[in-house]
Order: sequence, then C-alpha cells, then structure tokens
Amino acid sequence: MSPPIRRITLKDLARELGVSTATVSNAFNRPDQLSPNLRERILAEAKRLGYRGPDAKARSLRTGRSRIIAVVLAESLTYSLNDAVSSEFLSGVAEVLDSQGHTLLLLSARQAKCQLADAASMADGFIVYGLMPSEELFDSLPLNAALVAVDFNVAGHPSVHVDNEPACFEIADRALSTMPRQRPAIVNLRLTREPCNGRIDTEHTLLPAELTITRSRLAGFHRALVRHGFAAAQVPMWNVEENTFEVCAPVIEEILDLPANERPDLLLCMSDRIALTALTLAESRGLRIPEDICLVGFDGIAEGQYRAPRLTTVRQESGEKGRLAARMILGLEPGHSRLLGTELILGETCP
Amino acid sequence: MSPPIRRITLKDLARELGVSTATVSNAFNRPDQLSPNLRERILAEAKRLGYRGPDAKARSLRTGRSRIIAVVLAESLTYSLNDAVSSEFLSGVAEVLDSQGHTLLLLSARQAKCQLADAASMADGFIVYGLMPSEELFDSLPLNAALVAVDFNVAGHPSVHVDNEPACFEIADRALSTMPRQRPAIVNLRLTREPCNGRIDTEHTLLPAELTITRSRLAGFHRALVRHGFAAAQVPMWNVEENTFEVCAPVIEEILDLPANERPDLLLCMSDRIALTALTLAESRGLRIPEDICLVGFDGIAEGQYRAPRLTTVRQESGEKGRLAARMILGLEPGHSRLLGTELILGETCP
DNA sequence: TTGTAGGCGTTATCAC
DNA sequence: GTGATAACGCCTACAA
Repeated sequence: MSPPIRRITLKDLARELGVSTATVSNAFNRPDQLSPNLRERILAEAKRLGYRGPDAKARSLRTGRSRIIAVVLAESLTYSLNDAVSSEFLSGVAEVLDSQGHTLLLLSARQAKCQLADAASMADGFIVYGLMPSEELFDSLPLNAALVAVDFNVAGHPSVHVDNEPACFEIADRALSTMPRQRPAIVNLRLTREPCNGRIDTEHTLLPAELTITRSRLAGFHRALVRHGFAAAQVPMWNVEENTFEVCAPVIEEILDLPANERPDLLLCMSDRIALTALTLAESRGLRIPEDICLVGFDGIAEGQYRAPRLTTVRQESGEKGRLAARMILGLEPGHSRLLGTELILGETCP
Repeated sequence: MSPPIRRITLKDLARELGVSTATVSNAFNRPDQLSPNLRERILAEAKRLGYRGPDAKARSLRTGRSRIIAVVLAESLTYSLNDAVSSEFLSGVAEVLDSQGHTLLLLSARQAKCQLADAASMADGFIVYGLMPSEELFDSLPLNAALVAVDFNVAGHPSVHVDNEPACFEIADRALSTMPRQRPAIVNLRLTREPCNGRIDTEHTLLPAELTITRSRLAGFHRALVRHGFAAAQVPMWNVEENTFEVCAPVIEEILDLPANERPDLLLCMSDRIALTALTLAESRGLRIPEDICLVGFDGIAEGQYRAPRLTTVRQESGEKGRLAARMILGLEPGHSRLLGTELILGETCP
C-alpha cells in the first residue's frame, strides 16, 4: 500500500512476472537466450510497468564498462567549445562515438583534480587533446586506461598528429617565393614557458618540443626562412596566449602600429584565428592586403574561407582527427600512432 | 602470488591498513568523521598503493547520484558543436557545471533511442536544448527526472527562453523605419512541417508555435511589417533547413539571382548564419550593402561583428542561457521559467 | 572514533 | 530455456 516512490527495478519486474531476474536481464541483453514468447511477454510487462530497461549505473558497475568515452581538453571547456578547431575535432569524435553507441563526456584538464579522477573512473577510455601532459593529470587516470593522445605524445599510448613542420615549411616557403618580402615576422601561439602576450625577446625561454606542436610549426617556418636567406634568430616573433580575438588583438595592434618601415610585410601566423584578427585589424587601418602586408594562417577554419579576401592557410582535418582518435579508442582502428596530412589553401591574403 | 590484475579497491586498502572499509570511505568522503592522523595514514597508504579514490561507478550506484548532467541537443552533435550559437550555449552550461563539480554528458535527440535511455539513467539531470519535443524522447527519460527545457516548453518543467517576438519586431521595425524599402523578404530557419529548402508557398504548412521559436520570430517580423503597411501574407518567405553555409547558400542564391526588380531589398533573416551567408554571396555578386540590399540577422555571433560591414542583428546571450539552465538544474536558481532579454546591435548591413 | 553488515540494480556462472 | 546465487565496489545506519 505504500506509494512506490522507488523506481521500478529489474527485480520487481521479475517478481511481478514470476520469472527470475536472470531471464529478465536476458530479455534485454541477449534475445537469443530465451524464447521469443517469453521475451515478448517480459518486454510488454516492462512497458506496462514503466520499466525503462536496465539501469546504466548498476550495469556499468557490474560489467565494468559504461559506454562513455571522456575527452580531456587542454583548454577550458568554455574556450574549447567556442574555438572552431577544437569544436570540429569534438564533432568528429562525437560522430564516431555516436554511431557506435557510445556517449561523450567532456572534461577539461583545467578542472579540479578530484573531478577529473571521478569522471575518470566512469569512462571506458580517454582521448586527451592538445595537452602538455602534466604528471598530475595522468595520476588521476586509471593505470591501464585506454588512452589516445592528440597533438602530443604519451609514452605507451598511441597518438594522432598532423604534419605541422612540413606544412609550415611549405606555406612559408610559398609565401616567400611568390612575393618577395623584406620583413617577415612570426606570430606564435602559446610558445613561451612563461605567459607572454606580446613580443618575444631573448629573455624568454620556449616550451620544449615534446610539449607543444607550436614548436614544430615554428621549426617549419624557420626552415623556410633560412632557405630564403633570413637568419631565423633575426626574424621577430610575437606570442599570443590564447587563440581568441580578444587576447590576440592587442598583440596584433602592437605589430601593425609599428612605424611603416619597421612594420612586418609578411605575418606567418600559427592559427587562422590569429591571421583573421590581423586581417580585420589591418583592414580597419586601411592597409592593403596582400600589397602592404601578407598573411598566412594555419587550420583552415570555415570563417577564413567564407570571406573576402580568403585566408591563405593550411587546412588540417580536425574533424578527421577526431574521428580517427575515436575509432582508435574504440578499437576500430589499429592502435598505433598516426600522422595526418594537411593541405595548402591559397587564398588572397598571400597569393 | 597471483598477479593482481584487478584494480585495487577500497576494501583492499582497508584490509592492508587493518581498518574497516567504513573508515577508509570516510577518509575520502567525510574528513570530519575520523581523526586527522588516521586519515593522513589512510591517504598516504592509498597513494602508495595507487588507489585513486572511490570508484565513480560503484559510488553512483550506491548514492544514486553521478554528478553528471546530460545536455540533450535537438540537432546532431556534429552540427551543434560547429554552430556558434549552440557552442556558446554549451560553453555556458559547461562553465557552471564545472565550477560546481559536475560533468557534462553530451547527447543528441537524433541518437538511437536506446542510447539515450542508457545515458539517461546515468545522469542526475537533463538540459534539453532547442528541441521540438517528441513523445518518444521523454519516454526514455526517468519519470521524475530533473529537467530544464531551453527554447521550448515541457509541461511540468521550467524553461529558459529569449524574447524572440519583441526582438524581431524591434529589429524589423527599425529596419523598415530608417531606410524605406519596397521589397522586404523573410528567410526562415526550419519553419515548415515538411522539409523545404527554398521558397515557401501556400502549399506549405508551418510548424505550430509550441514546437519552435521560429514561429515567434516570424510573428515579430510580421507585426513590424504590418505596422509599415505591408500585408504579411504577401511578403515572400524562404525557408532554410539547416543553419549552415552549405545548406543556406543555394536558398540565398535563389533569392539574389532574381531579376533586379523582383529581388528583395531587405532580408529579415532568422539567424546570423543566414544573414552572413547572404552577405557573403551578395558581396560576391557586387551588390552594395546596405544600398542595394539590407540585411538583418539574429543571434549576435562574433563572426558577424568581427568583420566589415558588421551585421545588424539581435544579440541573444546564449552563454547566459546556458549558465542559467545549468544553475537551474543544479538547484542554484529558483525552478521557475525565465525569459532572457536581448539587445539590438546596429551594424552596417542595415543602418 | 571506529567497525559491522546490508543493499544499491545488474550481470555472469552455474546448475537444472 | 530457465532459475538461483554470487559478485561488482561502495556508502551508511547503527551498534560498539
């Protein structure tokens, strides 16, 4: 007579039907293990009683699997969800997980450690994206966790990369070939050990190459510059701390507002966001593009192509990166590291 | 002597230390329930043995809560993660969940039903976004689930809305006032019952107002048009099935390629994505903006403001919408429906 | 302050 | 083809 506040369970259902819990469980999970008749009867009764099928929490405890894959993002969720590149990556991951009956749990390496640890013990596997790996983080992951690293390496786990160095070499080489320039400059993304949103000088130490892809991009730029007779160390560099218009703009302004004879006439940017910011601000200053200043980016985001002039850039298939990482974590793909290609896009910002 | 493949558990730890499991549990969950000394000893031993703290799966079964909030998106994850408006919404949700020690599970109403049901029994609560509610969907959610609806209504649950009708009235009224126009037209987003990517004629039936916010937006446009002497029914409408450049472009081309004397000189667009597509395509045809054609959008996405000419549009605070929904689902906010304001942004596409 | 024991809702392994 | 039963790992009255 007591009002059943409690959710109905598999056991209730079994009792109601006068069968064992095992049979009910089988009705849901292994149709071949019982007669169609009985199964039908069970499913019907379940519907009648409002039983929604086995509880995921209990099932995951019992089976050890949750069908949840966690993506651990280096940046904050807020940033990652608004950034075109990581959004596309996530969308690739989601696409595959989805089609394989898994769901996506979003985590950020910036989160409280305990939260990470918690979520960690729920997930069946981890895709870690763009992270400079900190010991701490890996401590909170299960030891033998399935893990795929994207855009960096973790010993003992496969990773997915893009050919940053050759791509940057190619685009810079191209830029320097077709339109001879006097004053190239580089705008980096998160390259210094200590935060620096502005000009990089000799005081700054750079992050080591193992920790960030931006070192590879820089290496590609430098190789091209050297090939065209520049001393790499002489080419001025600016650093941007976050790949957003707001953070980027002051740095770009600092560059564009240099006296005309010092102002760079070619900006090798490590991201489209940076290049687009430069484009917007250059246009608003009445600079002609590409005559007064050439711009090249990296990423190939849509925003750079759906405008005039279109950005000259390198397209990386972020979506494919996500799909690949997801297939790897699900074991649909051999578990060895992979290197994805890129494609040069010739826009009008650097013909 | 058997190699302990098994993960170490709380019980193992207790045995190892010669204390009870309750004490170990308390060491992790209620520090005040045992002496600092003992707690210290337990934590140290845990670290030594590589115990990562209570297993989330078991804990969630026992306590009934998982600290996971699911966001159910009307569109596919792929679309939602690439769309500026929903990304910003998600980022608002994530921000709050994050700060409250919860994590975000991403679901799509387009997913297989069983998947949804599964994930449903994991989550502590649901934020359902932009959904035209289908019975089916709600069937797979727990009966008494905590649920917040965003951009539509669900009986018995609070919702978060934006003042679509007044906002659309205001921007259309403004557009019609400052620059008298002969041939206004409306470009809708997902407004017809049957898919239609092109001109809407009298054959088409529209979705009912309960199911979609686009009906409210249309009502606002119509009210302004009527006020300026147009017969609402005479104003031509085109429909766009998905808020992406690719899907949008052919419709816009159809409009722009009309003979000059039939071509609309004012496009009231239901989203910035639509308006930006129109802007790009109009520019590439050499049309002058706003002289030849005025454009207004809706949303206020960054992309529309970081360019020249800037979009005239209505800003809705998608991020705030997400934050609010998240606070409501966590009980940090009174559980009644809320209506958020919007802000008119005067850009150059319609002065 | 600490220990005991029951149970959260399933699924897997056996028997029958 | 079906039914007992023992885990899965943890939390929490309650008793000591």
